[in-house]
Amino acid sequence: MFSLSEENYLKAIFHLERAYPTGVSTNALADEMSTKASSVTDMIKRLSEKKLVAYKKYQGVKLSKSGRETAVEVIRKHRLWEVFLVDKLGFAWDEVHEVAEQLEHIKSDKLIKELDRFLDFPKRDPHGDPIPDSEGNFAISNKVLLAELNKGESGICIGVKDSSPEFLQYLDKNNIALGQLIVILEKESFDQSMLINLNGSELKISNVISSNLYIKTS
Amino acid sequence: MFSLSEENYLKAIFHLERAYPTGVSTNALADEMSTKASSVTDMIKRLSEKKLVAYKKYQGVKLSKSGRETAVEVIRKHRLWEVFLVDKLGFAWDEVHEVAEQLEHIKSDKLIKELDRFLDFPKRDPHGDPIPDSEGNFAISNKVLLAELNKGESGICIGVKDSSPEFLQYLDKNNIALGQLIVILEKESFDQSMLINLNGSELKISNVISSNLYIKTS
DNA sequence: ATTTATTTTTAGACAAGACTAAAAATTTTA
DNA sequence: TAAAATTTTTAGTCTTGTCTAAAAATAAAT
Repeated sequence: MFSLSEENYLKAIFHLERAYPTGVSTNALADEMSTKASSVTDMIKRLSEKKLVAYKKYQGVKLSKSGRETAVEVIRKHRLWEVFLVDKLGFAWDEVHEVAEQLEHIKSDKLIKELDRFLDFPKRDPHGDPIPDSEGNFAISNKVLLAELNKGESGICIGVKDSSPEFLQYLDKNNIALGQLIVILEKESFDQSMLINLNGSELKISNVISSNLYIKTS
Repeated sequence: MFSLSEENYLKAIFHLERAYPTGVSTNALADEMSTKASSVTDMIKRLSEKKLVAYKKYQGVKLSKSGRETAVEVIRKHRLWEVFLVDKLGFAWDEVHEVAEQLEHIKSDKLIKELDRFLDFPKRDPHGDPIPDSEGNFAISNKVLLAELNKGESGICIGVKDSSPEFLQYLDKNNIALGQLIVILEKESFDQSMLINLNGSELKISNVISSNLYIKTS
């Protein structure tokens, strides 16, 4: 059984490994955890002694098999709780993160098994991120950023890159929701802004927006 | 906002105040918290500095107004989560305590407000204990121990004093459940054992059992 | 290939919360 | 009421997780 801090570090390393496949740097981790590099070094040493990460001085850190399993389990719990908060308790999708950050550390195999069943084995959380199953397998999908598509292409909105309340509220205001079909009507080559079709209505969006929306192309 | 340890101490003091109305002793608290008297003294000093308890050396400890409010809020959360686990996730009433001990420390006003609504504002937890409302008011009831009743008297089972899995499983095995009418057919003056009527069937129970069952007399 | 800048680690300190051992206060017993 | 037993507090230490300041290693720049 691991501490709350250990679990949070493992989760952060997991998320950063995509951007740093050769090893997550101390500073990147300090930044992600909003702490100091020296604190990170301390914690990495502890995680390394527990065989949760592979660590060589000045070389960054990588998750071990058991470290990755633990991280994925925490992410599974986080996303299941987010579904609970939105589907059952009526939270908006920009209100769930902080609470799920706490709930993800509750320890009970039965709890998470029964919660999963109660929610009818959801595959994605309210932001469109895939929920690992009890074996730790992620649903993979050919998702791309909306910004990578061109005029005439289309796809289903399946997630957000930035999940800040500000961005999520912008999406709500403009009726952009998960599951929605987006068709690119125009793409301005100068600033990459787009004119898109959403359920019949048209919307002009900047590159900042399209760079934070994940799309599943058919 | 208080730490997990602080909340647990406040809760323990609250529960012990009924048995020690003049002040909860350091040893009683150490026993309840499964810790050492010296650790209790340390913590009491911290709680006292934060004005959560009134404390005089060698005189035991009492909750202040804000300390009692915090304790009641934690108890409210604990009992609401127990209802959730039993009613929504299918836990048995002897499986909920450990998980609720963790869930009771999640901090989110909206969460507990929406959970309460989702559960349809329950008044009692699965063990029959009253759930404080959002103002901290307990439903009071004229509950007595079954052992205090005599031949011919009757009442509704509304709670247990001992909530160990062993006792709860004994009750399940003998079909004694919350809400059930219990009529005392015989009471043996020698050992206080009883013959009771439960929904038509008769059952012989010892004083150990009757001393751990709460009854609401009409 | 040195100097400069950046990143990372070490060293030492701190707070929370717990522990052991011993001292002080209180209560009980004779 | 003095001795014995119990309860409670103090003193000092430990672990976890954090910090600052300084040293060491690596990377970048002249």
